[in-house]
Amino acid sequence: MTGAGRRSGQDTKARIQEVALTLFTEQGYEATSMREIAERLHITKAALYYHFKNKEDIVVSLFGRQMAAVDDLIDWVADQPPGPGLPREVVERWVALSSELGVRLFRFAMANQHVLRELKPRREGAFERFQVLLDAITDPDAPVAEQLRTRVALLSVQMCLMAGRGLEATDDELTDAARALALELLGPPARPAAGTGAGAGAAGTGTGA
Amino acid sequence: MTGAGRRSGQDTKARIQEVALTLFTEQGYEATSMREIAERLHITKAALYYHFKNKEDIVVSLFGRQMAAVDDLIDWVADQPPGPGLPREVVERWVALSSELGVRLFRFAMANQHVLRELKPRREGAFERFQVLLDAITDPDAPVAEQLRTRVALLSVQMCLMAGRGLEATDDELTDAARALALELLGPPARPAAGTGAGAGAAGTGTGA
DNA sequence: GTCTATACCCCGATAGAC
DNA sequence: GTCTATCGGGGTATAGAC
Repeated sequence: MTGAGRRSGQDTKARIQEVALTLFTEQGYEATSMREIAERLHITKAALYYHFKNKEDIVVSLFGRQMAAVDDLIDWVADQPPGPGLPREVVERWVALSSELGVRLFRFAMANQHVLRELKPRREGAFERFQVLLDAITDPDAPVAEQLRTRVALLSVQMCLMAGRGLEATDDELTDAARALALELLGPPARPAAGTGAGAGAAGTGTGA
Repeated sequence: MTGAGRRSGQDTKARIQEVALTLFTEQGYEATSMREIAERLHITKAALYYHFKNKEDIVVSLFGRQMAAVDDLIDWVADQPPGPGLPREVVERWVALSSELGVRLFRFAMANQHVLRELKPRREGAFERFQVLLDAITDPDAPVAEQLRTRVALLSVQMCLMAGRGLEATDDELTDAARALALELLGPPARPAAGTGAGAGAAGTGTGA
C-alpha cells in the first residue's frame, strides 16, 4: 500500500536517476548542478543527499549494473588461457556488452571519461579496468604494429559509436558495423590449431543482447 | 633589458601556462582550481585574471596555434571538390598535424573533450569542428559500413594514442602505426581516374612534421 | 524513513586600492 | 602588475520537522 498518494523513497530515487541521466547527457556532468536536478523534481538539494552519498554516487548508481558486467568480463578473461582466439572472443563479448548496456549510456561514458575515471567502487577506475581488457588481449611478443591492431580493434566499438554521430543509422546498424570492423582488424579467424578447444559458439554468452 | 632581475609580464604569463598545462594534464581541468595554479607561482588568484580572461582562456591560449591549424585544414577541405582521393589526403594531413602538435597536447585534448567542446573562439566548438572533417570525407551515398570505415580511419590517430598507453612504444611509432592503419582502412588508393588531378604529392604540405 | 532549513567552505570572477 | 575584499553559486554536512 505504499504506491498510492504518497511518494515512496524508491520512486523518488528512480526519478532522481532519470532526471540526472537526462541532464548529464544533455549538458554534461559538471555543467549540471545538484540544485538543478532538485528543482526539476520540486525537492531540495538536501533531499538528494538522503538518497545518494554525493553527486558522483548518482553516476555510480546509473552505471552499477554495467560496471559489474565489465567486472565479470574481466574476471572471465583472467581465467582464460592466452591464445590466438582470445581477442576475438573478448571483442565479441565486448560488443554484446556494449549493445546490451545501451548506446545511450555508452555515449555518456565516453563523453564523460573524466568522471568515470575517478570512480573507485571496486578495482581502480572505469578507465583502468578497460586497460586490463586491452592488456589481456595483447601479445607482448608481437611487433608494436600488431599489438596496436589488436587493441584498436577493441576500441573501435567506441569509435564507431562516436563516429556514427550525425550519420543516418540506427544503433543496431552501428553496433553491427562496429563488430564487423573489429573482427576485420583482428585478421582472419585463427583456426583452432591443435590443443586449444575454445573457439566454438562465439558470442551468445548469457545475456543474449 | 627586461630579462634580468625583474619579472616581465610575458614571463609570468608563460609560467602560468606552463603550470596550468602540467596540472590540467595531471589531475584534469575541473580538478585544478585557479587558486592551486596561483599558489604554485606564489601569486594570488586575482593576478591570474590580469593575464587571462578566465579559466577557459588559459586552455584557449594553450591550444591557440593548434586550433588555428585545424581551422586551416577545415578551410582547405571546404575548397576541395569531393572525390575518392579526398579522404586519403585529409587523413595524411590530419596525421601530420597530430604529430606536429605533439602527442602530449593531443592526449590532453582527448582526456578533456568536455572542455574543448565548450570553447567558442571561432566557429562552434573544437568537437564540432572535428565533425566537419568527418562529414567532409563521408560519402552520403555509400553504405553505412563503408561510411564508418572512412570516419574511423580519421579517428585512428586518436585511437592509437589511446590504445598505446601502457605499451612500450615511442610516440613516433604510434603515429606511424596510426597512419598505416588509417590508410589500410581507406582501402587501396583510388587511381586518379580521369578528371581529378589532385592526388600528387600526398602529405608534405607546409609544416613537414 | 523522508524531506526541509540552514550553514560551511571552496570555486570562478570582479572591483578597486596600491 | 599585483593585491585585498567581496560576490554569487557550487557541493556537502547536519539538525530537526513530519
